[in-house]
Amino acid sequence: MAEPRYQRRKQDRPKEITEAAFDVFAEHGYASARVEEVAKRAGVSKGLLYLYFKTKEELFKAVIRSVVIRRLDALLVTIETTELSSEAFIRGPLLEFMKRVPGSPVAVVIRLLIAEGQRHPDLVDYYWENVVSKGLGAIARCVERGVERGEFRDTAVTQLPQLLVAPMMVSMIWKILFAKRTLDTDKLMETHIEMVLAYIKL
Amino acid sequence: MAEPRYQRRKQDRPKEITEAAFDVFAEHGYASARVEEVAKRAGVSKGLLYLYFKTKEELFKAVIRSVVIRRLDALLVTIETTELSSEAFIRGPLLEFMKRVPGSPVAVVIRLLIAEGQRHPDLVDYYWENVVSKGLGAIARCVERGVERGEFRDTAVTQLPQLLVAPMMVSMIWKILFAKRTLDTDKLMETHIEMVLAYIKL
DNA sequence: CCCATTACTGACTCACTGGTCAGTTATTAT
DNA sequence: ATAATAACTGACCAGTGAGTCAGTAATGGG
Repeated sequence: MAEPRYQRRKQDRPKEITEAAFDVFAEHGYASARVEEVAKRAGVSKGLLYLYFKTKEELFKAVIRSVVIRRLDALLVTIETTELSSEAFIRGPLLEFMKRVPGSPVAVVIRLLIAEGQRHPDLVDYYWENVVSKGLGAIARCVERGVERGEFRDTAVTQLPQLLVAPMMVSMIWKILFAKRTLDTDKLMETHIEMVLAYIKL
Repeated sequence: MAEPRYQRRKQDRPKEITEAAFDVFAEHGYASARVEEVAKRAGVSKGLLYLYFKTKEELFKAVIRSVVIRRLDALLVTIETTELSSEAFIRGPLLEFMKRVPGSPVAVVIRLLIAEGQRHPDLVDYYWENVVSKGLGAIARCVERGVERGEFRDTAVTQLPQLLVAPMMVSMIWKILFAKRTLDTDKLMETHIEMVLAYIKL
């Protein structure tokens, strides 16, 4: 009785393939990633992969989307439903969230987008609508609420979300490029938030 | 009298080739860039290109180096020799410099490094030593001088350089990815510097 | 048990590109 | 002028990898 050469597992394949693809793209970038290697790591033949994804590019897009999906949601919900003051929220959940990003799959996605974005505009649009715009919007609302409640000065600038997020971006890039040079990225973000709050508090 | 098919211009070739290569790498990234196209844009045959650069990778490194070389120097000299107070220096020349970066070739280089850095560690080291380390060091010295002179609090954090530079990084990435969504990057940096100064001034 | 269905395989094709090299032409020295 | 030199060309090669497809085998229904 020989073992069956394979099992048919239509339901699981897409996820298995995109997960393998994520690793391969993360290691090699888009252009240098080999579809054959993705197939191998997913434990699947190249032919089958092409049954689920029409082209390499479509696979790439699926990978990006799969990482993005619902990763922000927890934070967004918390922002909308929290009982905390805006200051406490920024100091607490928001800071915690930002600390986690540079070491998460999101960092890989952002790296891939920076590298390949120009040739995949629809992917950038997708990322914009589902991550950047939502995220910045939520932070903006949090700040506005702070102004309404009299926590913050109403001069609080419109670009505050981008400002708040800036050291997170630096931390991400630092980790990607200069992993071997130490930098206390958590402290960086803490200090920065301290500064911003001092600046906008009444 | 036919025109000569070509001129021998040994002196100029490397520069012509690296400039063409910069454009091509900027458009396509490393892996998707075609050496043939670089040659064509430089007005040169592929064979000649390979006389000046042994491999595509060496060409890439030459491009990165050619952009980096001496681009910081003007700023560094100014930092060391300026008569300005630290605050005035940060508000003036440093801010001006940072405003220019996101639209300059340096932004392209950083994009390429983020994309390809992992596979070219020596290039990252080179960039670290010649740009990042020097730049952050100079800013650090400027801040220290401010502390010595009694302009700034001496709690002025060690990560201040990275903090100062953060909105410049955000502006860069924004321009690369979201060119069509407007963002007043100059204002972003101005506000940020305002905040930082308010935080560290005595 | 047998047949229909379809998930799955992997050998193959073909376009493409990094890199080479034999030969050509501009330039310089004599 | 002529020969020697070296800058330069472009056709070519060999390796590679995206995408295909004819065939195989697992599964499920009758």
